[in-house]
Amino acid sequence: MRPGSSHFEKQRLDRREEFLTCSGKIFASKGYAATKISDIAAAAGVSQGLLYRYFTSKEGLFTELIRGSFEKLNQAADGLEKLHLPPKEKILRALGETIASMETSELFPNRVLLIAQTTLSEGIPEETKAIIQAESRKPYEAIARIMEAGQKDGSILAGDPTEMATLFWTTIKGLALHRVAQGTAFKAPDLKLVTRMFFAPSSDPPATRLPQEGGVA
Amino acid sequence: MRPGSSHFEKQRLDRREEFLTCSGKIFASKGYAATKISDIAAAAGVSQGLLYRYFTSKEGLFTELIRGSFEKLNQAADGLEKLHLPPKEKILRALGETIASMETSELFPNRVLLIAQTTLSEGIPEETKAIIQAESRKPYEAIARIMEAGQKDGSILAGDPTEMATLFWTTIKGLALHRVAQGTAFKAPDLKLVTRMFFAPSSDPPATRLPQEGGVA
DNA sequence: GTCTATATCCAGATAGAC
DNA sequence: GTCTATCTGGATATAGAC
Repeated sequence: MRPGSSHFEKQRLDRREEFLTCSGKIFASKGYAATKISDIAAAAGVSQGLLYRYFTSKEGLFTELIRGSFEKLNQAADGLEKLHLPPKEKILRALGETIASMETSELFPNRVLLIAQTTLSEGIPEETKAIIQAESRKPYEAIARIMEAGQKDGSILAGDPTEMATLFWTTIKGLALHRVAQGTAFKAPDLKLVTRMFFAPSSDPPATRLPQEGGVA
Repeated sequence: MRPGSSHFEKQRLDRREEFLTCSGKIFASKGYAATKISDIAAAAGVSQGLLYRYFTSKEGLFTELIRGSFEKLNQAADGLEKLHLPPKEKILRALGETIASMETSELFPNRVLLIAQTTLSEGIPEETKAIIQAESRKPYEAIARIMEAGQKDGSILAGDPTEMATLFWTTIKGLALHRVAQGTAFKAPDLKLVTRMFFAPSSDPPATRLPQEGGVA
């Protein structure tokens, strides 16, 4: 039986994924350096030695986690752009789902924070920095294009699209920070309060809340 | 000569302050755990052993830094509240100064980020957590009171004042995150884009940019 | 008052038992 | 396939020299 495609190989990959998810929560709140391999092992309910059977090192584990997080975030941004909706609705949906998902799950805020923390931290592996360098602009650019399209059809307020994309993401990052800090005590702000920054006040946003995994991600 | 009030004592305190400022930059970008005493020493241009003549431990140094940062932030929030200005002008000035200060200096974003990072991180000393527990709500409450006052006189848009204060701070935190990540490449967003979230669109905010140290802080 | 050298401890990583 | 025991490096903290 070839190892690359066997039934057992899939089990092994699932296990890896499980460890990665586990570690994501911890890395997001503690940061790379403060997170011990033993913390991850304890959260996953296994011995710390076992993790080295699945990952080459702490650095390798982290790099893989970051790579996967960016992939999912970029996919989400791509998917959003390709939706057959007017630009304003895209922004509205992205913000609405993101905010809604923050109350129910930590998954998305963890991912955003992980990326945010990693983007600024200098105490992280070199390989991770390279990934950031390559990937971190894409979500900004996707949102900027949507903003620009919305300005053309008049549904989104005037302003430099790049700056508005920055505001979009800094708002989400700020909220993610708040979410993780507050834990379950977090109460999401009203969507209307947030969207005022981008939309003309005349058009009242309808209650667009789709039940889905993790916001734009 | 009494040691508590001598001329030399002041010199020593200045030196401490210098070390604290130095360490603040590093702690803010790397986080507590990833920051080595030797990093701080190198940045200050002294040997690492010397720091232990000024602070009992890494933990003690950090705790003092956090305490001071909260003190300054709370003072700034208090000062803002006490200004003889209409509520809207207070918010406008706080945001304006903050955004302006971000372009010129890292001092304020570092302080905000330091607090933000510390608020969520679980990999920090116990004593620091206690300070956070006691102090972290004050800036939110101060802004919430200003928001409420502004709603009464009609200059600030309707919405739960607590949520609006949260948005105020999450916006600042998000921008601080962005600022530190971008470094000198950071370009502050136009003030008007941000204030749309809080103010009625009719009243055009005047260009209020006061030259001062560090934003609301 | 500051630096250099050293002790101690802890976390990452490995090896070997079951 | 997983766990326990161990090696090793590096960071905190101390002690002693100048």
